[in-house]
Amino acid sequence: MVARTRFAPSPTGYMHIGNLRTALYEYLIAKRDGGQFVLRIEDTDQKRYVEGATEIIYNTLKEVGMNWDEGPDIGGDFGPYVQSKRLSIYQEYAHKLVELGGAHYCFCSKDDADEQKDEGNNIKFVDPCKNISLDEAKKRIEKGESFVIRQTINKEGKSLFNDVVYGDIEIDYDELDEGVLLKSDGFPTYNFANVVDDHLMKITHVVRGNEYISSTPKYNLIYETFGWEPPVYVHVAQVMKDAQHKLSKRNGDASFQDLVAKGYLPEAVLNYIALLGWNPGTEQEIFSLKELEEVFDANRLNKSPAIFDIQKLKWMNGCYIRALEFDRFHKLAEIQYDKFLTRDVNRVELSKVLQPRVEVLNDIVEIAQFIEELPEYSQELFVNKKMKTDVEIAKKSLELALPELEKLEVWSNESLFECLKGIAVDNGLKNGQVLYPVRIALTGLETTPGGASEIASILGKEETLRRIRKSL
RNA sequence: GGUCCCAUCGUCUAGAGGUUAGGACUCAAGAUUUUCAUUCUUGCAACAGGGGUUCGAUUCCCCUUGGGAUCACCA
Repeated sequence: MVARTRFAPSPTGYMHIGNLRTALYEYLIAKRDGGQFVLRIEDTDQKRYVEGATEIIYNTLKEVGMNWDEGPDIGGDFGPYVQSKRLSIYQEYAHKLVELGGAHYCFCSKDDADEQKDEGNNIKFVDPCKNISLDEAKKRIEKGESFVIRQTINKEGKSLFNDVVYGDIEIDYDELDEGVLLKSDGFPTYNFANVVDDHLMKITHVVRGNEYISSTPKYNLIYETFGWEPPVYVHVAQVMKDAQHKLSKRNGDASFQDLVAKGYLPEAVLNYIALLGWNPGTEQEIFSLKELEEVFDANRLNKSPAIFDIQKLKWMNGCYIRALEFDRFHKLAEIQYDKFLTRDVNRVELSKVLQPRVEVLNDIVEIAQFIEELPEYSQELFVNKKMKTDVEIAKKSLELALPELEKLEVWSNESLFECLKGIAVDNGLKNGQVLYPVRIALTGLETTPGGASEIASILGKEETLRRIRKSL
């Protein structure tokens, strides 16, 4: 049987890094096996629904190239793929489960349950409705009484199941609580919808956060009662912000779209998160999605939580930026230029200089700010021991350079470099004694992306001469 | 609190009884470079603690400690 996996997010507004990683692993398990990757929207909690959230999910998956084979927008043989459109299915199965003895009708209100809990302090909810006979329950329902369908757990002993990453897990049935499967509003809870859908959609591998480990036996019980085959479970460890805290939007942590907005490349983010809790067993770290499809192995998934290290993502993003085709980088850089650059400069030259130096695209604004506006700087900047320059030498070099540059016809990095070097040679100066002062005059900064000739070529002749005159 | 899970450099990790405990990020030093960055070289840095098992434990078992998860008409 070919693997079928599903990514089943709730449309609550944004794409979590952890969610995206789960989706990635699901996608890889399916693709590695030549199977299908299904997208299903879990919108059974109408209170949490956020307008436009589904689009974010679509866009994110598309942006990273994880195309789904079946889903709400493209359909498939097992639709609909939005849970709110499957209500009658859940209801049918829920009642069936009651008939099979796997669940029962419950007439307690939410308050009843809460009250009992408050009194008993951490003690499991004991449902008085369990004792109501099926006939009587049906009568009460017919009379229009509000009800929920609650899972019935009468088993004793331990539940045992296998997980691809955690191995065999044993949980006492006594620990399981009889949760609501079908809410009073007729919507199913995750605990039920998830099982029914995974079965009906022929999902073979369920990948989800390890917070679901403890409720997995409840789902297995439902599978068992229906006589269905449970899926292969792959519970993955959390992605953490630090040792104590999960990465979450609530703590103000970056979501996928936040990272992209900050200038991280989608493919770099995807590559990075693939390696959070997983490794190929080789020393390769840079992977395209295609490459991951070939080497991914869920058995190599790590059990312990992984802390999201923005530092390493930065480095990896830098690798991706450097590897970009120049044209693509230039296009991305242009977006940044438009944020702050009004001056007419040689943007292509600027991009050439920037590409090997930028780790995150948004840094461009800061790194290249001096192009737009020459910052205030002190004379002291012209003094540099290593370059063997001081204010006197700088002044002399700039005075020598000015007329030569005024005469220069071809304004390119190469011609400028030759010209400035020529000045040094002709006047018995070291290269740095000319180049360094020119660079300072042009930028007002101690460190800059690119040297004097490169910056001059970016600024253009007029602005270059203006800045040199100004410094003199 | 009950239950379940986890534990190698600061971080991501390799390791599956015998290794100088390897790699990557970060940091530091050096080389190259018209500053910076890139690139290259080198360095700093880890098996949480205690018991077993074994000729031998980072590796297997137990305990302790630390951390996480779960106990919703949320997913």
